[in-house]
Amino acid sequence: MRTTREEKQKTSQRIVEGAARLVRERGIEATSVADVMSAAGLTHGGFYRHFEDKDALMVAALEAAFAERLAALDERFDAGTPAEAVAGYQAEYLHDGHVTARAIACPLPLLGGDVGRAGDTLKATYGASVRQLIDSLERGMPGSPEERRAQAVRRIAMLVGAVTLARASDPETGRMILAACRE
Amino acid sequence: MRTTREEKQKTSQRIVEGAARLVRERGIEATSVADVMSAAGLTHGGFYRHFEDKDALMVAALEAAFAERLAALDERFDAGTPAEAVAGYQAEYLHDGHVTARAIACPLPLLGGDVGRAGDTLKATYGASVRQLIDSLERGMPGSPEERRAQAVRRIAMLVGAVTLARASDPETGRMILAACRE
DNA sequence: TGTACATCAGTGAACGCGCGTTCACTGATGTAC
DNA sequence: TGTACATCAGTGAACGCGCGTTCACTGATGTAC
Repeated sequence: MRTTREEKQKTSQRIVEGAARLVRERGIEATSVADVMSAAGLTHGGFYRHFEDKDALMVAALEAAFAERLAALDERFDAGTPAEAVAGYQAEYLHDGHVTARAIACPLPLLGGDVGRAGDTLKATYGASVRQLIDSLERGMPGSPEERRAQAVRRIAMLVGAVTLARASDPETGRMILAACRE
Repeated sequence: MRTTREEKQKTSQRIVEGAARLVRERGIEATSVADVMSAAGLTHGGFYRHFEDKDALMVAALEAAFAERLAALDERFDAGTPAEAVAGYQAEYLHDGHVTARAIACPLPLLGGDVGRAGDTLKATYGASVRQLIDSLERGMPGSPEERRAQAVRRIAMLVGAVTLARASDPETGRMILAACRE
């Protein structure tokens, strides 16, 4: 039953990608190792040939989910002016599609609460993701260099807060929140 | 072992108050009925004399946690000008003490993710809380009536986002986020 | 007001279930010669 | 290049555990007369 090194690596990738989707849909606690493995077409026993424990998988899943999002933002920066990139990112972020499609949405609002209660490793990964997003977004903010950084942080905070509130509210309240934050 | 109607009501209150603390510290899934009952000095079996199920308790706990916070905000409005009330609320919200003391902190960032994955009843309760907070805060915002409402929503979104991000990040990143949002 | 009975708050054992993790096993891959 | 052996990816049963919920039971409270 042993497989190639190459195949093993692909399997690891499949596990992480499935976990990155499932954890965004269900949260950390409700994402079981067995479900992740079965999403990758495997049985649960083999999990520990790929990861030390569930926590290590969650770190990899958060990194993968965030990398996806950051790549999409980088494409916006390549395609237009920095200001356009930020405006487009914000519009998509506050759009109903992003709020609804949790499996492929930004992990910051989806997992913020969960990671806040988790261990230092996961928090370090989350914090590093936030810093990367700040570094990207500040390129498209107006003002002096120091102002831009603080403005990027406040912008991200508003986006994350708006989506968090909209998802946790009844649909009508949710739509009202998103509309108000679109300006 | 039957107790007075009056005592039963006090017991219910004690259960809800304990649940309101525990759920903010641990999240919905990690808050067990047995732990809540034992925090109230009871055993788990009696829980169903007070609540239909765990979900009903969570609704009551979210309402209680939010009522606490709204009462504190109302006191600020009674004590000074509306603008001062909002400024004081925001300063306390972004202060390290509020970020750390989860058991008595604002439930919106703490439970946003959890409620986003929960049922309609819990979402309706959460949405009603958000609307109450908007109604309170907009009294202290500048600008025309319509502008004030949208501004209150954006302000709340930024506060909730900032605290969510700060809690889920490593301490250094967390402090940086809070500092940037304090302006 | 007193009495007899019904109600029910609270207890603690028990239920079925899903969880993370471990383990003996398999057979194909990797490696040493 | 070919062969013999070691490694290990993946399987599926099993582990101990905690979960939400149910239930028979208790004895004090509530109620009907």
